[in-house]
Amino acid sequence: MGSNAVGLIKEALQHLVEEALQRAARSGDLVCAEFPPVEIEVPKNKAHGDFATAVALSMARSEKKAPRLIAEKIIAHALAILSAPSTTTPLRVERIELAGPGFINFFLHPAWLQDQVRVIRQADTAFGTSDIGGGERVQVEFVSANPTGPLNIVNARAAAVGDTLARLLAATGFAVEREFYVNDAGNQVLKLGRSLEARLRQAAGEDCPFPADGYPGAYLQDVARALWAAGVAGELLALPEEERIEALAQVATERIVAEQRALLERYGVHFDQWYHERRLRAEKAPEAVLALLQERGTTYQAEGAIWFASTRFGDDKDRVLVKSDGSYTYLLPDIAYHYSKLQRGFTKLLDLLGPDHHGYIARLQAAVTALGYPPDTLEVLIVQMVRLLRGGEQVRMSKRAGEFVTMAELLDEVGTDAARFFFLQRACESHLDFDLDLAKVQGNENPVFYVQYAHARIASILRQAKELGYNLSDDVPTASLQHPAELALLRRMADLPDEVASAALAREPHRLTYYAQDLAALFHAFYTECRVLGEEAELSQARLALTDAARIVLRNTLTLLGVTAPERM
RNA sequence: GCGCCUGUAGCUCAGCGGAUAGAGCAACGGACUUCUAAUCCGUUGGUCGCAGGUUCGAUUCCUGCCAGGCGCGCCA
Repeated sequence: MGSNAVGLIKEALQHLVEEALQRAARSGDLVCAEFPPVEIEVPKNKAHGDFATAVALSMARSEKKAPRLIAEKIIAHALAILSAPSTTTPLRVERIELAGPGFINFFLHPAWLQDQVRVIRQADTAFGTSDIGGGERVQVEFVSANPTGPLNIVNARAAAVGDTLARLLAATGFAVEREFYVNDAGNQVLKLGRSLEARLRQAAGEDCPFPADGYPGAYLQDVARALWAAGVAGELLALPEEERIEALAQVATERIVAEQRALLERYGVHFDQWYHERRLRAEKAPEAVLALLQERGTTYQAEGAIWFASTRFGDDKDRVLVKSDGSYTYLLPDIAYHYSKLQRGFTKLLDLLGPDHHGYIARLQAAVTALGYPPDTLEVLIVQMVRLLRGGEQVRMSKRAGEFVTMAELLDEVGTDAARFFFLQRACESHLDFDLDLAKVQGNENPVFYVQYAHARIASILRQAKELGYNLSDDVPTASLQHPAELALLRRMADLPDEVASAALAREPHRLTYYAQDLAALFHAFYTECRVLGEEAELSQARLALTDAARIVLRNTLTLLGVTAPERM
């Protein structure tokens, strides 16, 4: 049995049922005009077996028979297959039950679970990984905050979601790169330059008005002070107007981006690529992609502007690419940017965008299609808003006044582990309430502490086992693991490869936090029910090996979440 | 007006078309001479927003409505 036991068993049971269906058809027990897809599921209720299928229910209509009757036939043939001496299957089916309206429930010998201890300890850091991605090159672009100010709370959420999504994809065998797109060209950056100029002059004591459309946040005053301190401010201010604004804008964005990068690193998020719009413009990428779109006959002129006929590719409105005054809309460089991703060889592009960009999805996908790539090449995930709660009250964030809780402030207050875990507790398209008080609680009502505490408890047992002279070999007999708490824990541990794969493919990293809490709860229950050290030798050995395997599964899960797995708490 | 997200226990939320809808918190009641009680066990708690439709079967898919949040540009 390989390291994805659950997947393999599902597959084996599926083959078993399919074979049974074929035999039933041959023997005339069933008509089987068409074979329905056999889906093997894991019942929520333990009494319903280890695995189950509802295939008999879905056949009721075409068979014109009661589902229970159909299930009976399938079970009879499946049992015949299993008892045939020639059968070669990894399955050790203890019994098959007919239940409810026609469910077929499979009960397996616990050996497959007991065996997981060895499998997990052998795979170690690789447990949970798979190669279903086949090395496909995937790019995840996320955060991509404007270089005009500090990162905010939603950026922090996007960073957690994007990074864990990337970790999940890497764990499932995709070749993943993380990319941050820096919008360091265009109007907003010039506004930033003018804002910085005002702050520089103000810092020097000049009575300089602040631009009405500028960026009022205090962070620019910090930048201004730093530039005076570094002795470069005077030089910059002496430049001629256009050059000066341009240079100040560049200095400001570079500083801000550097701070963003440092903060994200502190948060455990490392981007492989920081792609600058400035570079895109310098390489004339917008012009090139415009020419390409024109060449492909997907543009037209109207009202003095150049339009992209995006409605031909599923958008609900055509979009302007070049305004009547000859300047570009933001869409054109954005298309150029996505074209650059495609030219760099990525075959799957994942963009995490804010809710204010949802209107962008259709036009970007239209552009990718117009450029000749499959429509599903670009997938966009919308990361919804975050409300901060303190003392049960919403913390108001006003961007206009330049007062908003920044990502840095959040990390200072609750730390990386709690922040990442909390952000990953909700589906990214759901609005999220972040309870600052709860995130700081050092107790079981705080889920991140609950999970980490399980890991610390495990580490404590393993430490003491070592002190007591327990020697844990690589292959410990585990047939003595029979207690319901042991088997329930093992069952959930065995799920990790499936959980990782399905979370990656569904782009739903939040599933992992639920898995982590489940796992922790099952370990705590095991800890309460079963003593590890000081039992009869073989049992203690088996439980110690189980504890070690639980450590691996918990640690691997926390690693995917980007949350630390503490040895002590 | 149009579009997007959300509506499930007192609160915050899970729930690949399947069986008696789950978890955490909160509330209440229990469990420490034993590996961390930062834990565990139990109890209470539901018209799955409303109404139709598809289906053998719908919290899940479709349509309409209601409610809350967000957005709409030849801005970025």
